[in-house]
Amino acid sequence: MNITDKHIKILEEAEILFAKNGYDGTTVRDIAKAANINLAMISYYFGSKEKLIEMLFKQRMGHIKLRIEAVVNNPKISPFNKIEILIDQYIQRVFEKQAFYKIMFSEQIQNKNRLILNSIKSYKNEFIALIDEVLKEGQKARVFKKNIDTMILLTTMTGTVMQMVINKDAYKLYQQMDKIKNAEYEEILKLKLSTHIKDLFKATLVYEQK
Amino acid sequence: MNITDKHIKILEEAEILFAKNGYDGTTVRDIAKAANINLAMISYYFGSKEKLIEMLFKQRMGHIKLRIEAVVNNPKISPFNKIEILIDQYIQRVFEKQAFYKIMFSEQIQNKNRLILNSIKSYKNEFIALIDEVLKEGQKARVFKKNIDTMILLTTMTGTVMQMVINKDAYKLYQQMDKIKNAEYEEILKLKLSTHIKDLFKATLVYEQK
DNA sequence: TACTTAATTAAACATTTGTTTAATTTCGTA
DNA sequence: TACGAAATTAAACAAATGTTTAATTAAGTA
Repeated sequence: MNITDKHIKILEEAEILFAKNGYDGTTVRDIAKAANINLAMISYYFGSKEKLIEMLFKQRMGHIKLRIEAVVNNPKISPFNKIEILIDQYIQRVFEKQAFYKIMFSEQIQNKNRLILNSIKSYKNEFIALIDEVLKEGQKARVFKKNIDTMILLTTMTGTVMQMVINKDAYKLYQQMDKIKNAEYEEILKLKLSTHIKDLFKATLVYEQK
Repeated sequence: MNITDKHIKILEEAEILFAKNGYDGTTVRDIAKAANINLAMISYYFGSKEKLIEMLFKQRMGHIKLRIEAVVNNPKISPFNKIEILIDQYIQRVFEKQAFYKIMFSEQIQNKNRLILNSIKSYKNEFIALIDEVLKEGQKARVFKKNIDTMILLTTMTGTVMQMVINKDAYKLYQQMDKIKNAEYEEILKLKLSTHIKDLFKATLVYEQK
């Protein structure tokens, strides 16, 4: 099947609605209306509502994988820098694709659609393998500690960022930044998260300087 | 309205179903079937499906608040220990009430029901105020650093724990603990999270020993 | 016991849901 | 231009949804 502009438009609108209302909370009619097309076109294009969300995952996951690989396969970057770049990239990506990451999270909680779960699983495994590789480099160079639990570290990163995305309005208030424009605030937030998570990683990974 | 055993039974079953299938993914008929009562009883008891989930929040939130306050208002515990106890308590609670915390998370993502969101918000604010108080004690005693961002620290804790709960099956495989019984595995996992998060907090809170 | 209130039931209700149908329009191309 | 395939439409479909109704049963009380 050829993917046309109309496919993309539908996927985009569906993504926003799924993030906002959940999969079950979004009707095919909602999507059709948002994408400004006839209701029947969604079945015509994607076959079903479920196939639509699966297509959404296939699309978005593909893009994400490419971006990660580009960093890790770059021999010019040092292990330590790779970690930092991967953290920044991750934060950037989640903020850029907030809607999609919300859907991802909901799907993981619901633990239902095998196809989607496998897609998320393979994404995570790839991520872990990548970090493991970088860590090994760093351990060989005696920059990183031995016996590091990669997954718990990643869990901290993804969990913190996701929680912050969900909670960012409350955090804005807490930081008394109510008056700052949202776009600007998000930049500050990303920076804040970046330093914070890097600090956490450093504390876990690097030998203490005594 | 008097809360009877039947109310409790319905709330318990609804909690499990909401966590598994989401609010929209759970039908009133599902709940009635699980609680082994007639469909009409749910409207009769709670008024509506929405009022039911609101009642669920009211119930569960009440319990949680009591438990937190018990720790913080105890003058016998040192600030540092209070932080550690609050971390352990939080982990314990999330694992014990996984279903409810999943619902909480989904509700925050959906960002829809004002009543529920406010309930979560006030819970969080209480948590922050508590930790802030403990931190101040610790800063006065020169055990903790100045200028600590309480909320980002809490975000790390809640995010990490939640992410782990969602991801625990994958982590079990990653740790090659497939053969361990689930109850036992959860104990190990809680301990692991406890040390991990305490380490992170220490790195952020405590002056480095040089 | 007799009577009132509360609890419980099966059936019905009006909407909403995802999907399909059959008719119509649009578009590429021979 | 004329033809056939693809795209688009409004309407219809059956199934599922939250809620209500009206009838029946159980429980409490004077």
